[in-house]
Amino acid sequence: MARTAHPDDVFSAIAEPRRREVIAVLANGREYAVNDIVLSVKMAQPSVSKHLGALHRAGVVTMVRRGRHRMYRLNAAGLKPVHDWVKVFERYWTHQIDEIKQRAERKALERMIRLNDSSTEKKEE
Amino acid sequence: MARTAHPDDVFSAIAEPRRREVIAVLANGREYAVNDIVLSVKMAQPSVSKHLGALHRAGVVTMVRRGRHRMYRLNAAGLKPVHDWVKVFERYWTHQIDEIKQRAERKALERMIRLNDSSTEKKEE
DNA sequence: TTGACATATTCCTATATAGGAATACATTGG
DNA sequence: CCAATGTATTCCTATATAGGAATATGTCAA
Repeated sequence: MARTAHPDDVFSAIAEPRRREVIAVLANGREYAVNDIVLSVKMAQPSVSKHLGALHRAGVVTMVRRGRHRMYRLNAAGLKPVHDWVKVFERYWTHQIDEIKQRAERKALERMIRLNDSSTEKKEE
Repeated sequence: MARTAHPDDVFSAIAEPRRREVIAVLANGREYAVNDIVLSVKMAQPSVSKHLGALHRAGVVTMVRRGRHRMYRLNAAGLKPVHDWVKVFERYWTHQIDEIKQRAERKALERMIRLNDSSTEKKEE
């Protein structure tokens, strides 16, 4: 029973490769009617509409009706949570600190922590 | 029929909030036995094992058997594709360029493009 | 109005997967 | 070998959702 209940979450929204394709079309920041997008990606119109709907619920795109068209535009700010989250790990590949050295440091730290931490206190319970 | 078939994709892997919790525990780069993680997050052991399995298949963690333990460690490089993908949109919120101005520029460009592009050629078909 | 066009929605079927419970498997100490 | 410990796997049920097809809805033009 997937109680996960994370629809409308931006992380879930971008998990779909098709959805990222749609986002790629919108990436230049301009607005597009649904059919414009349909022509750019290899998907049926209902699929595109559904994906746009999901992206909209996740706050990744904005929509405005214009005549018989619905113009969609990327709302990049909706992707910021993802950026903020993943940015934390950036240092692991940007500093090209010697991996061996890094690991040695971590192990030393680990050992210290185990001295205070092992079996006597088991986290907070 | 969700032919999506994107299991083992890092974007899908991190879509699960629980999985991000597990990653948060590993975020310091140190290695952890499964039970260490179980104690840190509020989840049953089988769930943690399953999530670790998914993260492992997605290349987000590495695992090494040590005695009867399995030590898991974050493989931050596995998250790089996400970082690279989302980084493209960074400029939309970092430059605090006047939104109105930005939009005007885009519209002008849009208009120009429509002159060459509308109805005459319909993308590549 | 009516018809053409643009887009959304609904119905269907199939897949993926979360979590709980029970259990299997693996490793080590004795 | 055996018991204990650490972890993975399997079975189950329920949810979320993708895509296709058909259709509904909305909006403009004449």
